[in-house]
Amino acid sequence: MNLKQLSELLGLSQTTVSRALNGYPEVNEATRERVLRAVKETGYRPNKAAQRLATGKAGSIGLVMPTAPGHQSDVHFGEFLTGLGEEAVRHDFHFVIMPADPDDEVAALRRLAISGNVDALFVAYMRGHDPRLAMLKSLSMPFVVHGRSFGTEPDYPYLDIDNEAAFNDATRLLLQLGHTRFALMNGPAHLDFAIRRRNGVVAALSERGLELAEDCTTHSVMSDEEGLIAMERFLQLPERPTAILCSSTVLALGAIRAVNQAGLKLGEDISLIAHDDVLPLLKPENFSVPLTTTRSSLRAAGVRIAQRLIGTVKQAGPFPEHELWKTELIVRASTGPAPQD
Amino acid sequence: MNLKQLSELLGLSQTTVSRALNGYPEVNEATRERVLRAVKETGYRPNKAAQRLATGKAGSIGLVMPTAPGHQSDVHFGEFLTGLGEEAVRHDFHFVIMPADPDDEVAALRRLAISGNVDALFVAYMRGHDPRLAMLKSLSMPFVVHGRSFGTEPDYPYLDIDNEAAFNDATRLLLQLGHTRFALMNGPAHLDFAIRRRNGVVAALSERGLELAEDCTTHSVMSDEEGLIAMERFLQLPERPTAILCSSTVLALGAIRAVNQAGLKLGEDISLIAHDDVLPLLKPENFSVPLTTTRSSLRAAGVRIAQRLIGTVKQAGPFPEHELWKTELIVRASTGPAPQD
DNA sequence: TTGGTGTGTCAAAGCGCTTTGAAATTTCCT
DNA sequence: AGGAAATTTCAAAGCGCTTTGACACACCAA
Repeated sequence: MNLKQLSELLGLSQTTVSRALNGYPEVNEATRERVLRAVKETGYRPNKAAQRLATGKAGSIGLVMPTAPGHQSDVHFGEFLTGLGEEAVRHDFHFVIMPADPDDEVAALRRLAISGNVDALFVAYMRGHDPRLAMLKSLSMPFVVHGRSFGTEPDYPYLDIDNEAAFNDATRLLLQLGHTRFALMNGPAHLDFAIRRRNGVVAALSERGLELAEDCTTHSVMSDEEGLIAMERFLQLPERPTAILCSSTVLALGAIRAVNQAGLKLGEDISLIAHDDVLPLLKPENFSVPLTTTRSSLRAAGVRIAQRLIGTVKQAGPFPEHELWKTELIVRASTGPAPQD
Repeated sequence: MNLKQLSELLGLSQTTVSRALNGYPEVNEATRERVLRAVKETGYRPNKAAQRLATGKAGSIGLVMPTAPGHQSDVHFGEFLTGLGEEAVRHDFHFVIMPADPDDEVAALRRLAISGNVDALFVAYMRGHDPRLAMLKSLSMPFVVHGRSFGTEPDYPYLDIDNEAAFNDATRLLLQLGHTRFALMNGPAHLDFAIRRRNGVVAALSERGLELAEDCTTHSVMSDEEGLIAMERFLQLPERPTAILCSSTVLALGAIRAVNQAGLKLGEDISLIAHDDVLPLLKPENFSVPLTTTRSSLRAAGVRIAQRLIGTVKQAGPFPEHELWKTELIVRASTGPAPQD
């Protein structure tokens, strides 16, 4: 069933039917009713491709999903997507997801944008000096970035959490508890959040004249295996750290396994603070020793970004260009006073 | 940059340029080269919406993502999507994801199909007597179902794992170990896999004249919280079960927490077998007591379904209509002989 | 009666692509 | 050299929708 058939069925022109459907004022209420009834009966739905071609809009948000044969699926991605979806469903928006090799992201994003089947773009996994920004700005298509790009002028719309403050606060807490030997288990070194979190830690430490040692910093994919490996390395250090900052509860999962295997007690021998994205599967309060965390819901960020994206497409703005969310520091049992040795 | 502009630039007609691009034989090699070079220089990309309108195809797979404000994100969904993506990226296919309230899935699927921006559909979270099947069959659009629909004639293309055999085997193993009091921690009762798994357990038990008690069966969303609650209930039973079958490692996560909190030993006081979808975050071998599991990779299923879907769209078939994968039963430390009491 | 003002409806153009059927050009054979 | 066959290119139609500009028609004031 297409517009032409529907209009013939009704004995009206395509124009009138289209206007009736799209809520234009210049159509008789009785006619509109009649059209709407026919739509319900026939189950007619406008062809989105045609609609898009005609209007340039079709109610869709585009995003790139990093993927590759060896590439591990990322719970953070799914959680964020759920947030986007929660908002999108309210506006009858859908997503166009372009899977792409992580090394090919800028090209993939470009293809997605000029493919002409999205109205707006969402971009994540930001890097320092991210090359996608220049491309995005040249595109004249609305976009919102999750995160920021360290080293780039922040003249683009973003939503980010205050990573630096989060890890600064966490470090301060551990300092107050008397810790002096710190380690940071971070995400991939080129990612923006990793850079900022590290800076937060370093700044807090340097206030007390302390430094973050090279061998007390790891950068890796955020999987539990990597957490385990990193922690095992820390524990073998001659002066082993007593305070661990951890960029994700996923890493913490592995890290804690290592702590247990070494026969150490979390919250006593080792204090640990992890960043909590509020993943349903990894509730910090459900760890055998509940985790002290910096918290910010990834899903909530997804909802908000969808709001801004959809709002911009629908011209329902204005929206703030920049949002920087504070994280909460929630103290549980994984942190305690520095052990006396 | 569009076709018209590009062809003017080259001094060729749109037809010739289009043919050159799409690999038609009736265009001079030299001309093709020239076109290709111009494409590279200008960065021209055909507008997908127009392409779809003209051809009816645009290289996309549609799927519905269940979502709602309270609805918990599902790691299984993300893992499967990763599999789909891994294959899709090889063929330059993308996804159109329509978020929808779980109660609205059939309507959402229908909208997605007739919206005219997907070439094929993927359907999951199958239920017994699933109402989507009739609709899909009436649609004349390729689709593949992940799972099956209990109680419906299997005259639709699917890929499924042999849930019944998996749980039958698992139950048999526990029977051999001398267990007589069984419990099943299952997924939502209306879902196909839950029905079949239950059947597998019941069949194995009845061979020994045993029954699966009503109060030893739970159906719930597969979250760790629900696992915890279910296990706590089991443990309070007057004749508490010693053998637990568990539909997911996610449920097992909570279940084991309950076992620990009760001061019981997994693999001694309680034996547990879980189904393992090979989620990167929940490796059975990384549990404090490594888990005996029935295993089948969700991601691999995603890859395979994407192959079939894309292959069908590209007419690169034929593909088997039905695939039923066997699961592996992998024995680790969470199962042991029934305790003598 | 004439002219102006809304209303409600329509035919036709256009979005950017593919594809059909025909025309122009080259190549091959006798 | 001359005509048939093969090769290369083209103009135009069509995919399903929105939107522009025009056209009837009724209504009221002058």
